[in-house]
Amino acid sequence: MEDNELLNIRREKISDLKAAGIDLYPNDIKPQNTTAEIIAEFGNADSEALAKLTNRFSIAGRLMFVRNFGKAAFVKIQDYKGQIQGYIAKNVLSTDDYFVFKKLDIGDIVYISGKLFRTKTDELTIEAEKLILLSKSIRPLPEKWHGLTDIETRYRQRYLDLIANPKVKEIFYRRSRIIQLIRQFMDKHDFLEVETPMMQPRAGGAVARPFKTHHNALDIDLYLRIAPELYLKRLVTGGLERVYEINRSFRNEGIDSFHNPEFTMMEFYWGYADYEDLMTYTEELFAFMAKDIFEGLKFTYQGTEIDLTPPWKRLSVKDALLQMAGMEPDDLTDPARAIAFARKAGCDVKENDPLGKIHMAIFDELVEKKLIQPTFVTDYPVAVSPLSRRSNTDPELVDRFELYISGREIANAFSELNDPADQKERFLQQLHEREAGDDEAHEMDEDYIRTLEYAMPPTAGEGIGIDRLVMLFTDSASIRDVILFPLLRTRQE
RNA sequence: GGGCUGUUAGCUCAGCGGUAGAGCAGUGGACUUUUAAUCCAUUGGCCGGGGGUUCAAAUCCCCCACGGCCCA
Repeated sequence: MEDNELLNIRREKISDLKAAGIDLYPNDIKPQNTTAEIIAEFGNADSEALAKLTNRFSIAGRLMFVRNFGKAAFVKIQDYKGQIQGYIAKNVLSTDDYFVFKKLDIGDIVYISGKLFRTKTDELTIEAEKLILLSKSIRPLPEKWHGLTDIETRYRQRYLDLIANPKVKEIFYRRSRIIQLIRQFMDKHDFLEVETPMMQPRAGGAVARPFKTHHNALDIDLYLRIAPELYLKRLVTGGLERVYEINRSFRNEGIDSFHNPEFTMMEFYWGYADYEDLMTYTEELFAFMAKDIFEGLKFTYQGTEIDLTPPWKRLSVKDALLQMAGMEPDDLTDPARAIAFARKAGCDVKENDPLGKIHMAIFDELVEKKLIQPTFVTDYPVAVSPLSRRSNTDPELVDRFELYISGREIANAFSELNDPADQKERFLQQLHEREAGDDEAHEMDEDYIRTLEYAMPPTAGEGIGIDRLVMLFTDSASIRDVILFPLLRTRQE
């Protein structure tokens, strides 16, 4: 047991309470009200109105403040969605309850019930006629004024962060609201929510390094999915023409302000739609969410105003490179010049890389961060899009877009490649690149090709990074601020 | 992986070669309408871990652990 003075003092209080026959952890006490409810109903009621109330109110929550005045005290109790003040007077409480009160510590979970009134300074307050300890804390909470600011402790002990920093709760309430709104929107458009495997024999549907695991009974290696894409398209082939999934994917990559190894994506597939339809649909979806959350289409992210008013700017990859990366037309088409330009820009490209791959390396390096207002980047090279349908006008391009907001990729969408012969060729090309040293290249997936051989309707699909979306809508600088338990290195105790 | 930076009381932070500090919280006392309540008194430390340099290290150097920011 930890030898700490503060802990020992609290252990003594526990002994005193036990000696007096007090149950430290009762579970048969049910509060009849919440602080949010009481504030919503009586937040504006004046003293006379409150005095006329004959009913009693009861709440339970964490004791956050105590201001003691000898024979009376003010306390603050915090529950699920708010705080309310309690007034503790020695001559109102029973002797037993007052004894318990004197043994309370900040951080304890308590129940009080009594009448509502307003103090001299006009604060809505419950005058406690009954006080019950519901759960005794032994460890002291972070300080009331500065709260908890140590970033590491905030993530490792998120519960302390949630107790001490009210804004953190707000972020996660909003995260939940955003996901709720997406579901509403998808349901309204007749999409079916599904769940597909997270453990897959082959990690496909994206270009990334997977986590590997093993199933003992079957004695097979499995991979944590890097995307649900290929399974969702199997469902479209099966006749579930509008499906979506909101769930975790896993990528075995570095960690920074925009990447957590496990992250949440929404992917949806829409039969008989194309990527142009998805651009409009995405604009509508974002407007739907923003209207609920911001009551408008404009919001501020990290000091910059973002305007979601449609239609959003559309820009081809090539135009972006010409306009925003400073490339000349010859730099785009001449492989030697493209490689030289890329290297000068600091990109790590190989001599035999396809031209499209070099274009995207330059795009990532020089253009991406400049796309602040919502922008659909279109006309992606086929070399970096093994699952997208070729453009009817240029077979080297695909019908795909990525959505950029505030310099970050938020969504990726395309008309799906449903020609099994072409899909096989694309996989073979990816294999070729894998052999050339790209260990992120897509693997051959014969079973998926077989799926396409049964004919998949013309379909468009999109993936939206939920964590990044929540970052935008909560003005959060780090992905770790919108994930309750971000991955950290384990600490040996 | 590289550069910079942080780790001191429960929390928030000072101290940067010469006896370990403050505010808050805690403890004891006064106080029945406070809003970071106030007043008096007071407890609390392996200065992240290990190794050096020095008469002397929280402070300087090296290694390690765990974070943060930037870059790849």
